[in-house]
Amino acid sequence: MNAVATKPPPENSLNERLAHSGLRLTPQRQQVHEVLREKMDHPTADQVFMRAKSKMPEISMATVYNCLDALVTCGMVRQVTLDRGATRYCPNMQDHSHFYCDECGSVYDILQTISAADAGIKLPRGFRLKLIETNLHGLCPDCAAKAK
Amino acid sequence: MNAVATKPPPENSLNERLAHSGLRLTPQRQQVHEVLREKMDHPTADQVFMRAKSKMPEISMATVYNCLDALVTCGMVRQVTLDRGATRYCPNMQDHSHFYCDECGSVYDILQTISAADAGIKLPRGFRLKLIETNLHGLCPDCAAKAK
DNA sequence: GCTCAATTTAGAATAATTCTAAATCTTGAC
DNA sequence: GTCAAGATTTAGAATTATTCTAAATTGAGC
Repeated sequence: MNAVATKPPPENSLNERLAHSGLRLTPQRQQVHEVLREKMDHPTADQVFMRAKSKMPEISMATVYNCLDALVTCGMVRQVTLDRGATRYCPNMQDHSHFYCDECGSVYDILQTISAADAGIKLPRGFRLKLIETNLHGLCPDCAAKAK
Repeated sequence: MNAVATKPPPENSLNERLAHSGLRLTPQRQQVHEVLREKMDHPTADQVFMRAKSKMPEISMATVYNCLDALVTCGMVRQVTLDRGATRYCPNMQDHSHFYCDECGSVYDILQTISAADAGIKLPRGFRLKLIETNLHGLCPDCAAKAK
């Protein structure tokens, strides 16, 4: 019998992770996930909608929210809320924090994280911790220079 | 000449802090600040509006937002954004973090903080850091028990 | 092929926040 | 004290962000 190429992993982890949360892999969810990975600039739901729409014109806003929620639920995407105004989405699940410029609203990934300091936090009995989010606020280099 | 009682410190630090940011102390700003300190349950702008309105019926929503912004700007209040949905406000400026229950949306103050780990974070050249915000996400004791 | 539940869709509805323009207040210069 | 200039407040309209609804579509398991 000839050796048969093993079936290429079909979008492996995304499918698995969705399934693990009792969710299905759909073309829309796949598309939204791709959009996020393509340009990791912390887009808002609306930006994701526009980008996804350019590839998949029939997709609707409600679906984008549904997909984002599904991806967040199954741990493929992080929600980032830094200020009033639209929530942003980040497909980088590695430990990292976000720097938010209070002046111009830009967001930067900061690869170091202090959630290693995890150990330092003692929650009262009964709390179940899932995620530590660290947001740095201040001025980005441009705005800091102007503020002089 | 008789000794005259020295004028009692007039809302000292609030006034000073506002002034330091080029802002004036107004009855509305004072009221909003009082509302926040009276019940530190991380109210939304809308809740602050309702509470302030009960003491000062003519106050408007726009003013509440203005006052909250002023208080945040001068460092008397922290904005807390934990999820989609309304921003919350916290008049406790001591180092502390917030625990957010992803299930029921309740918020708890966690007095320990890891921002002492401040030292651990090295920002690229040019960034000016003002504040480290630590948000803990997970399940509160009630929801954790139910999730069993 | 059929059934059931999950998902998507468009659009309406709601919620949160910002904007606008006019009225009011405060401060500093005279 | 009086006035002008600028800051603040106000109501309500406008905008933005998100959620809801009900009908149509899809896909998995039988």
